[in-house]
Amino acid sequence: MPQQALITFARRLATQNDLSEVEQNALRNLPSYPAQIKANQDFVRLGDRVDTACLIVDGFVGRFRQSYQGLRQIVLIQIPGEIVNLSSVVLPRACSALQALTVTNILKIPHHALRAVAERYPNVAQAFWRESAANASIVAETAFNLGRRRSVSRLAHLIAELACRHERKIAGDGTQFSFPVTQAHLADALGLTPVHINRTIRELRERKVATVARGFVEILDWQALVSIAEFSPAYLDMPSAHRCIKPSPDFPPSPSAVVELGRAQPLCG
Amino acid sequence: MPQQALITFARRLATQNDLSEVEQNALRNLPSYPAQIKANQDFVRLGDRVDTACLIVDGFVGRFRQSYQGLRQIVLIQIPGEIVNLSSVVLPRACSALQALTVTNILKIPHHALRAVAERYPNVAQAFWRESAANASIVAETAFNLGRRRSVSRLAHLIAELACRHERKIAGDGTQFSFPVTQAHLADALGLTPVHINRTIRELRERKVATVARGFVEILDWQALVSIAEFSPAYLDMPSAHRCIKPSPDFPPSPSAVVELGRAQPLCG
DNA sequence: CGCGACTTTGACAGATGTCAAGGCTTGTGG
DNA sequence: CCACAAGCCTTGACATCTGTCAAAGTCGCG
Repeated sequence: MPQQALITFARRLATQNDLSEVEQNALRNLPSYPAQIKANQDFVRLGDRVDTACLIVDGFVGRFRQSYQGLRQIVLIQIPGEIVNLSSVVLPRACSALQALTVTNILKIPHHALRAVAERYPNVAQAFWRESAANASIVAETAFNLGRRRSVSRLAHLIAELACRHERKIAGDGTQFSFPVTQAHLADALGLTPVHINRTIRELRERKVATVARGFVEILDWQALVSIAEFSPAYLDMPSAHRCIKPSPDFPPSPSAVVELGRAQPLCG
Repeated sequence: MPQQALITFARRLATQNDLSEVEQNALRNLPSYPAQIKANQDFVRLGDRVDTACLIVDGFVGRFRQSYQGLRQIVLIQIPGEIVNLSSVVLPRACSALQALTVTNILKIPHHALRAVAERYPNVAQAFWRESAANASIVAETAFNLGRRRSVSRLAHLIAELACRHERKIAGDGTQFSFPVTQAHLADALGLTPVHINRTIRELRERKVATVARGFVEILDWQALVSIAEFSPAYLDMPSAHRCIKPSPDFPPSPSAVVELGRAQPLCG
């Protein structure tokens, strides 16, 4: 009998990609083996050769790279319902390491089974590719976040993104979700130090935008959050992602940026 | 008659993925339309619906995201021989914009043709997916670069990476390549300001590690460059990528980083 | 030759990192 | 129920890195 998590995963892929009942069934009947990972455990290391993909049942996983000194950068935080390393099917040598941020239950799905389904059903192959591409798009946004936003905006962006990915729809005032992760994890995700994460969380709290405490995130003022983060969900492969969110004007940009860095034709003419 | 660029592309995919002669031929015979893009022109904008993928014949393309104020972050620099937006086949709504950094000649390949080949030949579908995943891996490394390295290391890393991707093998002393891009472009790629890029280039020059000037990059001391960048090509999907490069000890880390941020099990035990 | 774009430099400002100390929470064992 | 310890959070003072602004220099091209 198929696992519940696989059923949910199959349904999501089916609606996003318009899969037939047969194709959906093939996904539901994928073989899988449950496993539990302790908090803070690295369960895939850079360069490891892996032969299973991991579907998160519950918990949070960080995909990261690490320097020789142990400095970490979490490149993507993955949440329940997502497959953590789907692209390892085509790139079995791990090019990112994986770390459980909390106690995490996963379902391991062998590559050979995924490959077999993909070979048999081109639509499924395309769905897998699309799922990988959607993750890559989030990583690209992370790069933007790290390269071009200040700490408060970075944190605000992460919160807004997680809120949307969680419910697979745009969030609002009062949205609240469990995110039992330490400030050091947030630091690794946002390219900051734990100390500065602390200051940043405080700023968001004092501005009554959002709170992050005791493993919970609560959004107090969604409009302000979006505005501070310059969040626009267009990069998320979600049905509601193209509902337009415009930043409100209470977070004025430094006008010099336009002159200094916006050499080419403006995008949002 | 197939275009030369397509032949080269087909050959690379074939050797990386062990494609048959028939499959390779299908790639070579993909329909394609040449186009030229002026320097600094944005030819795909965020959210555009695209129906062709672009193979770079010569020139450089930046895949980027941009804030409302025009602040740009180039997330991936693409070089001749690469397809710039292969994953648009499965995600036709552009989730990154594309900008020509120099005058660029491309070959446009219609999605329907790529999709047809992928549906007919599962190996080719897998090769496309793998090519996308390899690009995603580079973007992930960019995120690490932006989040966790200081300006000199960032620039050194970009130089080392481009040198390797250029020749598809590990570079060395004296490696030299054309890279006719402005310092403002480098700033967009490295999440810095043009002024600071200038200071950073100067530092690399004064330390006799590498020079960046008049559209050329020259590597004077590959070992030092690798050490400053903490460059390890494992994240590149290249045959030589697992030749081990260890950083030399002349760039000591702050030992506190290990204590402060390396909470979980070390990777390089 | 002269213009425009790009590069280079210096002085100063602001953001984030570093270090160190103390407070709070949570879970454990008596 | 209390005491304790370990890990995490919070705060302040100071250092360092990068951004900002402004001006001058250089290069390439018409």
